[in-house]
Formats: sequence, C-alpha cells, structure tokens
Amino acid sequence: MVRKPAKSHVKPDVKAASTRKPNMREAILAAAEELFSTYGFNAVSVRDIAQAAGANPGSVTYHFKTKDGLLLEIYRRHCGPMNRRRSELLAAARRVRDLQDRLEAIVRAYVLPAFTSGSDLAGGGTRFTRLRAIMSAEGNEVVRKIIAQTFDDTSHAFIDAIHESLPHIPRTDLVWRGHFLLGALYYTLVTPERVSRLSRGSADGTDAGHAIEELVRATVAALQAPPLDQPRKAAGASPGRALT
Amino acid sequence: MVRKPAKSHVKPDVKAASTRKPNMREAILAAAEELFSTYGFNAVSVRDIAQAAGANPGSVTYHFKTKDGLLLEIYRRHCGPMNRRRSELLAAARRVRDLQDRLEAIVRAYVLPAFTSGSDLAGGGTRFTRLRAIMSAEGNEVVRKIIAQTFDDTSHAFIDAIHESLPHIPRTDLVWRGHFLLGALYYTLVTPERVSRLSRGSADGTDAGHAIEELVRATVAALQAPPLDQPRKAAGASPGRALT
DNA sequence: TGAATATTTGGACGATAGTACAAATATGGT
DNA sequence: ACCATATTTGTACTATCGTCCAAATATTCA
Repeated sequence: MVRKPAKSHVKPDVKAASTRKPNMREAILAAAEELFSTYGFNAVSVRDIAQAAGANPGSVTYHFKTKDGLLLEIYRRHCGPMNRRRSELLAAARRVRDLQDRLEAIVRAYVLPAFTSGSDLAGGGTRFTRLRAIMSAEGNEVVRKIIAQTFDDTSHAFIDAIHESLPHIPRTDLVWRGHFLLGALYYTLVTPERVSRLSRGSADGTDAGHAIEELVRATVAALQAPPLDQPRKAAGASPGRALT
Repeated sequence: MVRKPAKSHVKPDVKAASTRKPNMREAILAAAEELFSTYGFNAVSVRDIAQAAGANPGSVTYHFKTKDGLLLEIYRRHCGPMNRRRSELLAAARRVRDLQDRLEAIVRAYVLPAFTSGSDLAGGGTRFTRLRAIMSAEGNEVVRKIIAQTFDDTSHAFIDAIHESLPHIPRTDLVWRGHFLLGALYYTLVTPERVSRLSRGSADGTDAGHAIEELVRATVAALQAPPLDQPRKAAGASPGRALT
C-alpha cells in the first residue's frame, strides 16, 4: 500500500466485522474487498490483505493462487446476487401501471441493489459498488471482461425497460443517460464526503437513503428530457405531455 | 506499470506528440500526464514515464524531486487555465437573458473546459479531466488537498449561479445534482467505449461534442426536477411552471 | 487413534519500486 | 576559449512487490 493514513498500530478489525468464524478464506475475502474498495487494486498489497485478515501472506496464495484470482473471486461472489436482485426489482417495476411511477420504479430497481446487494456482510452492496467504481477508473484488465459479459446484459434489459416507458426518446439518448446514471452512482460512492462539504453544514451526508432518492429523482428527470434532435424549449420537457 | 497491453516494441511517441523541442522537462510532464490518465497513478512507475519521454529515470527526480511532485506539477499546470476559462464562461452565461438559456449556458460553462481546457497539447483538457477522474477514484492523498482548495471555490460559484436561475429548488438538491454531473462527466471520460458498446452500432462514440451535448441536456433536466420535498407528479416537473 | 488431507506458517526468490548521488556532458555568458 | 551552471547519465541503495515452497500444524474420517 503506497501511502495511507497512519493505522499501523490498530488491530486488524476486518475479520472481527465478519462472522467471526475461523474461516480464513472468508476473512481474507472480506479484508481484500474492504481494502480494494478503499485504496484501489494496485495500491493494496497481498501482505496488506493478509495482515488485515489476521492471516499469513502465504495463505492468500494458497486459497486464491494469485492477486488477480482474489479479485475475480470477489466479483463472482457479488455479481450473481446483485444482478438477480436487479432482475427481481425490474420485473416488479415493469408491472407498475402508472407510466411515471413505472419509470421511477425502473430506475430504483437499478440503483437500489448497488447499495444493498446481497452479501452477508453489513454494508456489502456499497462496498462492492465502490470497488467496481475504482476498478472502472483504473481500467483493470481482469475486471473489464467480467463487466462486459456480466453487466451489459443487465444494462440492456434496463435500457429496454426504460425505452418502453419513454418510446418517443431515441435509444441512443437513453443509453447516454443510463451511462450518466452509472457515473453519478459510482462517484457518489467513491467520494462520500464531497456532497456534505459543498452543502452548507447540513446533515452528515452519509445517509445512503437520501442519496438514493436524490439520484433517482435526478435520473428520472434526465431520462424524460427531450432528445437532442428536439428543441429543448416550449413544453417539451413536461412529463405530462411527453408520456402521453 | 503492473500490466498493460503489449507495447514494448513501439517507440515512445509521447515526446514526438509534444512540441519536439529538446525540453526534457516538458516531455516528462507530457508523458506522465498521458500515462497517469490512462493507467492511474499507482500503476505507473517513474521508469515508465522516463522511458516514454525518452529520458533517464534520474532526470525525473532532478526536475520534480519525487513522483508526487510530478503529479503536483501536472495539476498546477492545468488548474489555473481551466478554472480561468470556467470563470469567463460563467460570467458570460450569467448575462444571458432567458432563464432557460441561462441555465444551459451555466452548465455548459462548467462542462466545456473539462474537454477543451488550455493546454498546448492536443486534447489536453480531456486528458487532464480523465486524470482527475482516476485520482478521485484512487483517493490519492496528494490530490485531495489541491482539489479541495482549488475546485471547491469554482463549484460554489457554479452552485450559486444555478441557484439564482432555480431559486425555488433548495441548495442541497442542487449540490447533489452538481455532484452527479461531475460523476457523469468523469465516468464518460474514463470509459469512452462503453456508450458505443451499449448503443446498437451507431457512431464511433468518441465524438466529444456529442457527449457534451448529451451531458448538458440531461443535466439541465435533472437540475430542473422538483426537489425531494415536493411531489414529483402533476405539473411540478414542467420548466414552464417551475421557472415562473 | 492413526493416517490422509487441508491449511497455515515463515522464509526465500527474483523483479521492480522510489529515490539518491557522483560522474559525465551540455549550455550560456564573458 | 573558459568557467560556472544546468542538465543528463549510470548506477546503486533499500524497501516492497507477487509468488513460491518445504516444513509445521490442524482437521477429518475410517
């Protein structure tokens, strides 16, 4: 780990946060997830992970062979549950009658699992999404393939669902706006302090629920915006007209 | 550099892309900017930079003392011109009469310099913004201070200007939406291929101008959305009413 | 229990990291 | 041309990297 706020004297508490079973494999996995999602893949060494998990560096190699293998296993653990939950919520959202409510439900179905996805660890979804954000920024080659073949299907399903609710907007624009949504989501999880710093001393800003609501509200409005080939002015942006 | 697509047989052309003067300091700076913004700070070694610039590793130490110092100098080079250009465009945007047009001009004043900021190198703005995106994801400590004391002023100025155009929306919501804008902007520059992959084989997707227009359109709509403490339905989202 | 297996340990390997420094070379003013 | 200075070079230092491996230990099951 290149540089990190002084913490060499604190005990490794990542293991304690887990289920406390003497399952080293799980402890290593949890520690790696926490460290990767905080400092990035390149900045964290295998020895850092081992120490945080209370394990020997050799154990990491034993269980996961390589550092890349460790990262791969983390993704395998989360991608399944997260996409499954997204599919469930998306299916439920599709059944919403009111067009406005349906669009909002679709967006929520995409955002929610990123914060609360199914891991036995507390705050698991947030941590994994933060990890994905960092990995996409670092351009990690190992991850790029998993993303392409795991998340693109999900993304297509959501774009399709949105396109059904907003048929008058070209797919290209919806793809862009979905792209912006993902960027906003990532950035929100990567820099949790920035919002509270720009706001004038309001709440602590770490309220995930509030962040989700703000993100959903903004995204729904962005999706409903008139496409680029239409003039912005007049009543074009009014959902009342746009969704008729 | 940890892992990178095979390129060891190609000559270092970063220097050739610069002004070709035998100014090693500039060549090193350009090479570092290119490599950092592509692979991240931790993944690039001083030796990588030196080789790409056609210089000796010792020269890097001579000119910039440390690796952090090199990163710092890159920021010093760009922050000034970029924020100056933003201030100019913001001042011009404030003078726009029509409230709708003014809001769009303000957003454009924020986004444009991120793509075209003043560097003598071609495509300079895009590269530096990509660098900022990666740095914010990696949580680099050296950069965090610069960001806080350099960009927060600019951010406040823009939030204020937006608040003047949308006085009925609480500042907190506008801060969130500006935050989302920055995240969308970063993510767009970090993953330039993703949009074209999700679109169905349309244009090449690397058209910066189109990306800007999509981003501005979506952001303006998001900013105009009714705040969280108001119901979303009815005519609340209509700009015609909202801006009255 | 005892043997087979699974896991953990501690140390080692070569590679590469950031940085330092003396010697070599280029540069510019007089 | 000469000297003072600026820059480049080559090398070396220590630290840490990912990975490997044999020995020690823990676990499992007949």
